[in-house]
Amino acid sequence: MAHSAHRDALPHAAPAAAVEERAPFGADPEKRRRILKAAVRTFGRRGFHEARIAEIAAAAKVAEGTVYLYFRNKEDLLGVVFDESMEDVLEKGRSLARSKAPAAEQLTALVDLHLQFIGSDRDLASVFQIELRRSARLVERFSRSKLVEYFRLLADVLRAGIASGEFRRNLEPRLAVRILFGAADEILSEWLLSGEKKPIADAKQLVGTLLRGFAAPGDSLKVAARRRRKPQ
Amino acid sequence: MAHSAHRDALPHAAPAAAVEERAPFGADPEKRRRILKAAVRTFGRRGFHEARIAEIAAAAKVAEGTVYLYFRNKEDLLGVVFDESMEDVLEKGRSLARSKAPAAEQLTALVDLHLQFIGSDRDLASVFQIELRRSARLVERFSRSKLVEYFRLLADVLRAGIASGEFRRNLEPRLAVRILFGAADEILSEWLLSGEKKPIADAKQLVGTLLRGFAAPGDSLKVAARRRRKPQ
Amino acid sequence: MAHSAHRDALPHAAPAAAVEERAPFGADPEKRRRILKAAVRTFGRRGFHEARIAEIAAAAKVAEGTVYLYFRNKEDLLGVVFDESMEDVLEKGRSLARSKAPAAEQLTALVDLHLQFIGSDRDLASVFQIELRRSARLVERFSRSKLVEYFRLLADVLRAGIASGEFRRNLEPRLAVRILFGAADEILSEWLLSGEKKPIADAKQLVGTLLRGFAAPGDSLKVAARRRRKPQ
Amino acid sequence: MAHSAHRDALPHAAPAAAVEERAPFGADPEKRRRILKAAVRTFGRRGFHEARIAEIAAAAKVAEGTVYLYFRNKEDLLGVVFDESMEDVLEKGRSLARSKAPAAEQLTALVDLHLQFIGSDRDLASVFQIELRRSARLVERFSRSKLVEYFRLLADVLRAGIASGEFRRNLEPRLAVRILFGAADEILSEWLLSGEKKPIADAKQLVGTLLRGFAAPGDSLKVAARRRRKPQ
DNA sequence: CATGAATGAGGTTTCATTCAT
DNA sequence: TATGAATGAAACCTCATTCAT
Repeated sequence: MAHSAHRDALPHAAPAAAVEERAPFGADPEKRRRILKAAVRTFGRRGFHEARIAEIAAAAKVAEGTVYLYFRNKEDLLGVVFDESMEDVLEKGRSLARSKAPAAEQLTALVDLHLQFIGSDRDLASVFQIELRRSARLVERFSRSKLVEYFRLLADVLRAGIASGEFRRNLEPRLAVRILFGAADEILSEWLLSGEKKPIADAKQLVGTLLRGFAAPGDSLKVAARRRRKPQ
Repeated sequence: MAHSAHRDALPHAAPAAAVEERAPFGADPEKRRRILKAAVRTFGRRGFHEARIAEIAAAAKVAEGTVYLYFRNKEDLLGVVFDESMEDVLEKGRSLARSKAPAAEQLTALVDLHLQFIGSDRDLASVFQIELRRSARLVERFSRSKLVEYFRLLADVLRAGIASGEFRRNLEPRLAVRILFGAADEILSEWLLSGEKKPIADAKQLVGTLLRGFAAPGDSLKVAARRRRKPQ
Repeated sequence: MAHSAHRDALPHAAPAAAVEERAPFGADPEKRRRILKAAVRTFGRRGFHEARIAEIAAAAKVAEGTVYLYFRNKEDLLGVVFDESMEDVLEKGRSLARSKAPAAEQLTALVDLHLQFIGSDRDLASVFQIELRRSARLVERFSRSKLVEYFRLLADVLRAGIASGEFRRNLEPRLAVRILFGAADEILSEWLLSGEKKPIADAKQLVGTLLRGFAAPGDSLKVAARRRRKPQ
Repeated sequence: MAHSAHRDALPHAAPAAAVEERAPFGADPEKRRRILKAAVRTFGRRGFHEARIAEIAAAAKVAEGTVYLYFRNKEDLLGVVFDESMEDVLEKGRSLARSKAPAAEQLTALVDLHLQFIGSDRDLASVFQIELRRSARLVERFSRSKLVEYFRLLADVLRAGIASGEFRRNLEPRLAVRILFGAADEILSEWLLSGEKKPIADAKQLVGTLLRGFAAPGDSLKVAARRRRKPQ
């Protein structure tokens, strides 16, 4: 999951439509899928810039021109990969967030979703962790709403947990969202780049650590509090 | 601080040598600085791919060819920006880590260094948070060792904190490092892309939250622990 | 009427056959007409190169493939526009030339035909005055014979006028044909490109001026004649 | 000489500057000339659309990129050919028009300039008679002012001739200009496309015919006049 | 050391045309 | 006969890099 996607005041025409690929009437959905799959593979392995449309087309066993029947251009292809993947993830995320489970469990489930989604496919991971961060314009156009919705899911769970007394009263949900996302994102990047078989931690470990905190019980916070009063 | 973009099996030349710019004997260090500064500005505003060597040269008031007297190529220029910035940061980081202050304070200081460094210059932030994540080869060659050292600084502080009883015995330092770095990184990305004046949290807030944890005192962990035993 | 664009030694297939569109037996003549009309409109407004077959097909309310049932290719479509328009014009021109009217009147009528034909429709004018001059191969194949016949009509009238004593004995018919055609053509181009409502002269004015000549009675010719004897 | 170039209300930014090629400081004028010459040759023989920049570059013995150092793009290259050729012609035309010779002689000299200029080089002729008429935009940008000035030279001579009594009082100069230009233009097109060695007429013959008129002395005008009164 | 003119590789995208239905 | 999805060829131009001065 790309994290970028902010930049408040860029005008964008038809947000949804702009994202939509150019699908000919009666389009062959199987062909479309083949192209998307080939794109993930190729973008993931070669990187967006090094990926050649000719290569994607060949991998999808279609002519080069056919790619442009289904997608506006190369960037659009990347955008659609993001968009549809995110939609799948969000679909699952929404239903997880609808469950009545304790907040901690919901958080774990959402983070697990994140880690599983990216962590299950190195090519896709490469697209999400590397390629998608390249282009502000791209991110602007494609990832805004989907990612924001994912953040909102996390924030809602956090707020519910605070309200139910499961989480600290003075926990700042927006900051906590960034911590959760940033930590998971970093774990995935590390996994991707290290070449290890599995990420350094799973959702339970990560969320567990975040809930419990780093400090030894009854200790660090007081120290920190004490120090804070002293001038630098 | 960018970290990403290693691809599994990219061959990379002699890391140290590759990092070294082509500095003619007696090169004008002032000119070199001007070029680097122009590069940060240009990469930051235009992005690496859109940045033109001609533009950087013009901004630095040197001829295009001169850039190549000081730097191997465009990618090298980006790499040197990273490398020298990181070296500055590491220098400070090392001295912070040498202090005898409590671990929590050291952590806060290191995170503060991270946030201040990136958060003080949008152009530089853009280079670190966006441009540097683009090129597998680049990061492979340039960022590995410096970034690893930064991670080691964090890890050392964490281990010291665990040893001193300041942090939980069962805290996993490698995971904690990723959490710290990932959260700070995400906060910076959010700040960069949102266009807000300041990041949503400073080092104290971030580290405070991480040390204390999300869960309400005496609550969530038990809940989480209990649930964990039940099959899904 | 376009005339140009022959290149010296272009091989050209069977001129007649090449001109013939691929008309399937029982083809719908109404559909054919719609396509031709759409072609004039589109070629005229967009230019040949910018005109898209898809656009012409859409304007004619047929499928793209259907265009190729009636016409060999895009160039053929342009050629047929020329050819059939010229045939209409020639039909009228032949009957004008068969009349027993004085040569001056016949000339005027023919020039009027030229000006009215092109001057009545800016799209058609654009095709004839601009687009048709573009393609050597095209004009080579399509326009030669029709245009030559038009020139012959003019030449016949001129010769008849000379024979009848209406025109100067030493008038060179071939030159006069080119003058008549070139002047009318230029007037039409000027009209087309100027955006004016009407051409700067009608057939009567043009032919009148050409018949009468520029020189003041009894003057310039002597001057010109005198000068001519001197060596350069 | 292209005849088109009208269209009143198209906005164009810096008319002169837009025409100007991109000349690097210290540009090699010899190289520039070689490229222009190669362009005339290639455009003339292949046509603008079929001409490949690679071909022009090879003919000029420069790298492809070098073409773009001297000229903005392919169209600009064509425009500069027109512009500089016209400037040469205009230079001569202006001095011819400054002479105190009789109007008929001046006209002949100007038409001769036109015929000699285009008629001396089939490649150049092809560019002027065919390629330059293709693109309204091109003509719009490049030929407007130069061609208009040429027309003005002709018009000035005509007006002077009328004033001096050399030409008919009621001669319409604007129409006469178009006749002169159109006739010469047509003669050149015919020559170009026919493959004949020389144009069908030289300036003296053409201007002589136009001054004297087609009609037999004392005849045709009366006839025409008489007929004109009768209803069609 | 510095210059900047010259080089030339490289790839997306369009769109005329085809052909299976 | 009609369709329109699929094809795939084709070339301009940019710009990082070099090298003669």
